[in-house]
This record gives sequence, structure tokens and C-alpha cells, in this order.
Amino acid sequence: MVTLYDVARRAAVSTATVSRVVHGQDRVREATRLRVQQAIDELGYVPDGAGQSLSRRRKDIIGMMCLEREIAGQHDIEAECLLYYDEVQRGVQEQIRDSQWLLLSTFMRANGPGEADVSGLDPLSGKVDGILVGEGFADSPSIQRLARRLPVVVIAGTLGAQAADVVAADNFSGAAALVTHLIADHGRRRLFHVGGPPDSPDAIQRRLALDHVLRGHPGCGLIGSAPGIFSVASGEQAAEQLLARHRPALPDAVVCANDQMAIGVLRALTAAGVAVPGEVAVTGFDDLYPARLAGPPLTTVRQPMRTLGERACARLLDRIAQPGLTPAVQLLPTELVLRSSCGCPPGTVTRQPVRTLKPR
Amino acid sequence: MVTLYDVARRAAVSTATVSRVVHGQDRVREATRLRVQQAIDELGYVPDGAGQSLSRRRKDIIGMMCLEREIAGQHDIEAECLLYYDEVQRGVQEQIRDSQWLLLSTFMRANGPGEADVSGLDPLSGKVDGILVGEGFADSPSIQRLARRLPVVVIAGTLGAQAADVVAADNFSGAAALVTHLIADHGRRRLFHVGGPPDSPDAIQRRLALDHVLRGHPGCGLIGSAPGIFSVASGEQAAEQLLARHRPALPDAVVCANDQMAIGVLRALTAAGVAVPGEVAVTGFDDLYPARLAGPPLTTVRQPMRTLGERACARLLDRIAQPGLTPAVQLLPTELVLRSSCGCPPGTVTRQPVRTLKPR
DNA sequence: CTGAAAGCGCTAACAA
DNA sequence: TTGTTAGCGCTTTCAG
Repeated sequence: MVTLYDVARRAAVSTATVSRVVHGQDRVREATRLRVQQAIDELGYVPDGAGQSLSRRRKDIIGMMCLEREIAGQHDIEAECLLYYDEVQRGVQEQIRDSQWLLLSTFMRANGPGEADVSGLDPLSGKVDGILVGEGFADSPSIQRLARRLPVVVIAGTLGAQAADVVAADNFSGAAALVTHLIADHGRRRLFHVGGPPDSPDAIQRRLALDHVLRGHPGCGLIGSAPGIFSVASGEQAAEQLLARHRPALPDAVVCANDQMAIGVLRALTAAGVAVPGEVAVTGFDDLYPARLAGPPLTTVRQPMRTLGERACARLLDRIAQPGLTPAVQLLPTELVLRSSCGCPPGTVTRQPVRTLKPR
Repeated sequence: MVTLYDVARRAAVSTATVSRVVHGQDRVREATRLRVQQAIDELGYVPDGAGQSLSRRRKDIIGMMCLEREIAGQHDIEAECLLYYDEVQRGVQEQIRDSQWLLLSTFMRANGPGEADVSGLDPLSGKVDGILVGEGFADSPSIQRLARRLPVVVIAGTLGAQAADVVAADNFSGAAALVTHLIADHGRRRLFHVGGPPDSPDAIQRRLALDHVLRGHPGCGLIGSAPGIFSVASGEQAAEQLLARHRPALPDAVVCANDQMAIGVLRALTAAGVAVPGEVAVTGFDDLYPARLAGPPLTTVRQPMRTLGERACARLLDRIAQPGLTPAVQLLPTELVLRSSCGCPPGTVTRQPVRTLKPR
């Protein structure tokens, strides 16, 4: 390995001078700079990150932890329940592009519902200056502990008092707008709900909104619901349950906690000969890329996932620069995306900003 | 920051002993271990990665560089030309799960066709023990230089003599099988090709295979082609060109260099009232998730992207462990995925392993 | 404008 | 079984 000393020796200067040249500082005579630069080039010197980090007390790396929700046997190609994080990660990468920051990401696997295994947290936290934590860890005491040592920003986590910052989409208002559309614009009355993991803050908010809207429309109600884990397969299973229990008195709309389950529902319903949206409307949440390709194209709520990543990252960097900042919650607005699975005419593609219902 | 010394002082032992306890080594009396462990817990000590890396001369981090192919204005939601890397990254994460390794990934932006900007390479390389390089960098002299300093594995790069290892899908055989299917099984004769970026090794191989098969079928030929950049939008543009130039004597099949462009073609053709596959068959490459949701479902070639990531990662770790290994090329087999956009009956979903045509 | 030298936090060889 | 100590590569203060 070529070190600073090798360069210094070759250029017949001290390591301090080499360091100055490497960092483009002034206060180096031009002739010296040239000599050093030449030595660097000839030797192919690249500064060692470990040495730099140790000396600077700064790693210039941020970490990101994602929770991979999978249960045994469901890890098939369809269970792409991470598409979400892919988008978020783009936002983060976008934010740190052309900066000195680098991203270290880990996908952890949830061992069943409930608390995720956070044992991998420490190795990560020793190598970064701050951490972006994906939805699913928020309630964990380990996160709280972590946040005491390191800047932490929770993405899409539990809202409310936290030791860490939170950046989340306004799930409640988005879901409320969607359900309102189903009821007010399409006259749907008998709803069925396909829920998400019980420990997902996002899923909880969406469900709360459903109930909230329903309370405001006396003629309407939930005729049933089924749990899911955010995967296509779990959506299919939910639809099969629905079919088994509610035929022939089917619901006239199935509200799903995310797009992938909605796609699963769409698939199962279509396979069973049920017309969508003729007999039953189906809606998702997230507006993942596959949503627009579904048959029929999926009506859903667009979560600004990329922006989520960008904002969370920006906040984290602020936090690292100023550790004194008071933790804050940032809610990003969503968009109602009308396609045709809700009953809107084929070809419909409308995006409507959703206003925040109740500031929380 | 809590250091080893703080723990040592509190437990009244030396730093060496603390280190031993942290690493679960034997040769520590049980009573001592307990005392140290307690100090660690009370203080909330987590080893600093920089210190460890410096001392161990090993960072326990691997890097991954991806090339984001985008041109100004095409950075819309549809241009998800990275779906590919998302899958590869899953494979890598899968491979290092439960190991001490962590992944540091960077998305670089290609500044126009041709050489990518590799200036971000050095900061990365100083922080990792080895690098996974995404397709698009392979020919860069910077990579060759990099490979002299560090273990490097190129994913889907140029085949042939390299300073670095290469793990790639067998694009040639896959594309050949696909085109053969179109010609031999569906009697298509007048093909149109939608190509990829001129500097993409994958796109080049696929194109070579098309020509190769065509040479073996005298009655068939290429009636035209259009360039693309692997994005949905560029596929749509290609289809519009096709329509403008070749109507009414349309080709009977459009072979696209990847799925996203095929989806764009599908969309443009359908919008123009052309029946797919009735009048024109359309095929893709990659078997991305959206492919199966397209209308009609896309016939394509499945690239084992996840496996690509896994193998590349495994090889990199081997390389790190044994720097002496001779660089090798690893070609992974593809699968022909028959759905209905090629002319196979609706509902068809067949996956056929593709045999390696000519070992290269 | 340049150099000497003191760490940064941790590991591991060697001693005790 | 435990402690001492010499680095690992780099930055930065303080002198010169």
C-alpha cells in the first residue's frame, strides 16, 4: 500500500506538505506542489480512508438501514417488498451526489412480525457519522439508544415524540383522500380492507384514515378485512380469503395498504372472474412503478419516496453538522393518482395534490 | 465518544483485555469478562470503525459503483433505468448478510455516451477492501488502474482479457435463443431492432446475437433499427421513428435491447393502434418485474440479476481473501421467458433454460 | 512556506 | 490470564 510517507519520501518533503497538496490547500509553493503531485501520480497514491477518518474524527459516510419484510417461503421474485427502499435510496444518492458523502446500506431481515433484529446495528454505527433508519425500526428501543450516540433520522416512522428526527409521507391525508374518492365520486359503499404488517406505522396511519372517512359517511362501511405483509403473494391470499367469505355478496371496493398487495388482489380477483372495477374497485398505496402497468392501471396514492430519501438525507447532514438541533417531524404531502382500477374511465391518469387533513 | 480506554478504566483492566472481551475471545477469566461487559453496557460502548480498520488493515466494507444512464430531461419517473442495479444489489446484500461485510454503494451519472466520469472512484476506493463495478465502466482505463491497487470484479462488463474478474450473464446465447424463437416458432421474418447505449457491453452482445441468428436464416432480415438508452422514453421514441419510417410495411417483430425500452415500444405501438403481437411481436431483455405486468405480458430473456450480484460479490470476497487469484470470466446462463408479446398464446408463461451457444 | 511531532481508537505481538 | 506498547495512515498545531 502506498502511504503518505512514501509520497513524502519520494518528493523529499514532509507528510504535512503532502497532505496540504492532496487537499488543495494554499500555502504551498508552486514548485513544491508540482513535485509532490508528480510523486502522487507516479506512485498512484490514494489516501486511506481509515487513517483519514481516525484523524479527522469524521467518516464522511452515512448509513441506511432497511427492513426487509419477508416470511419463509415468500421470498419469491414477486415479493419485491423493497421496491420502496430502492426509490428512497435513489433520493439519498441524489442528495449526496457530488458531495464528499458516501452511503453504506444494510438490508436487515425482520424475523417475524414485531421487533426486528437490530443486532446488526452496532457494526454499522461504528462506521458512519449518522444513520437513516427505515420504517419498521421506529419503535425499537435500540433506535432510541442509537439516537443518543449518533444523529438518526427515521424515514416513515412513528410520528410523535422521538429522540430522532422523522421524515414521513402524510399517509393519513393521502389514504383519506383516496377513500373519499371511492365513496363520494364512485358511490362505493361496501369496503374491504387489506392491511399491512401490524407494526408498520405507515399501514397504521392508512388504516386510521379509512376508519376516519367511514365514520363521516354513515351509509358506508367495512364489510371485512384481511391482513397482509406488503407482498404480492399476501395480496393474493387476502383476495382469496375475501372470495371465500364474501361471495356472492362481494364488497364494491377493496382498499389495500400498498400497491403490491393491490396487484396481488387484482390478479386473484381477475383470475376468479371478478370484473375490476366493474364489480369491485381496487386501490393501492405508494404508486410504485408497476402500478401503472397493472391491468387495469392502479388507482393509488403517490408517496414521494424519492423526496422522502432526499429530505431525510438532507436533515441527517444538517444534524451531523449541528448536533444540537431539536428533533423534528417532517410530513411530506402525497398525491392522489387516479387511474382506472377505482372506476374512473379507462385511460384516466390524473394526479391531484392531497391537502393535509389535520396537522398532527 | 466512548473509547476502549474509557471502558478499560471503568473496568480496571487494560485495553487489551477489553478488546478481547469485545471480540469474544477466550483467555479471559469469567469474572473479568463480566466486569468488562458491564462497563461496556453501562457506557454504551461501540468500537470505532476507523480505529479498527486502521489497526487491522482491513475495512470490512466492499464498494459498488453503478452507472446511472440518463440524459438531460429524461430523468422522469419512467426512466427507471436502474431497476437492474436494484436487483443486483439485493444479490450482493444477500451474499453479505450475516457476515461482517458492509456495502458502500455509489451511483455515478454518465455524462453523455462514452466514458463515464470516474472521478468519484478514488474517494470510494480509499474506504473499501474491494470494488464491484457495474456495467459501463469496464473499458475505462481508470478501472484497469484501480484493479492494480484493489480487488475489482466487473459486473456484466466487457468480456475478454482484463485485469479484473468479470461476472456476466450470457447475453449472447440468451438473445440468440430469443430471436430464434421469433423466427423458428412464430415465423417472423422482418425484424426491427431497438438498440442500447453504444458503450454497453450487454447491448453489444445482444446485438451480435441478433445478427448471428439472422445470418443463419437467409429468408429473414433486419428492416431497420433505432438507438435507445435503455429507458422507457427512449423505447417510445424508437417506436415512433419506426412508425414514421416503416408504415404501412411494418416489421413483424421488434427486438429490444432491454425490457424498459420494450415497454416503451409496446406503449407507443398500442397507442398507434398497432396490434401486438398480432401485427408486430415485441420482445425485451432482462425480465424485470414490470415485464410480466405489461400488456401484453412481455416475452423476454431472464438475466439472473440477483445471482449476478451474489456471484460477483462471492468472487470479490474470495479475491480479497486471496489476492493472488488469476482474474477469470464467469458467464451465468439465462432463461428464455415466453409470455404473449412474441405471439405465444395469451396466458403463456414458460421459462426455458438457455444453453451456452459458443463458449467464449 | 515547510517540518516535527502528537495524537485519533484500536489490535496484537510480546512480556509478565 | 492480563498488561505494555508499538504501530496502522493521516491531520494539524506549533515552531521554525
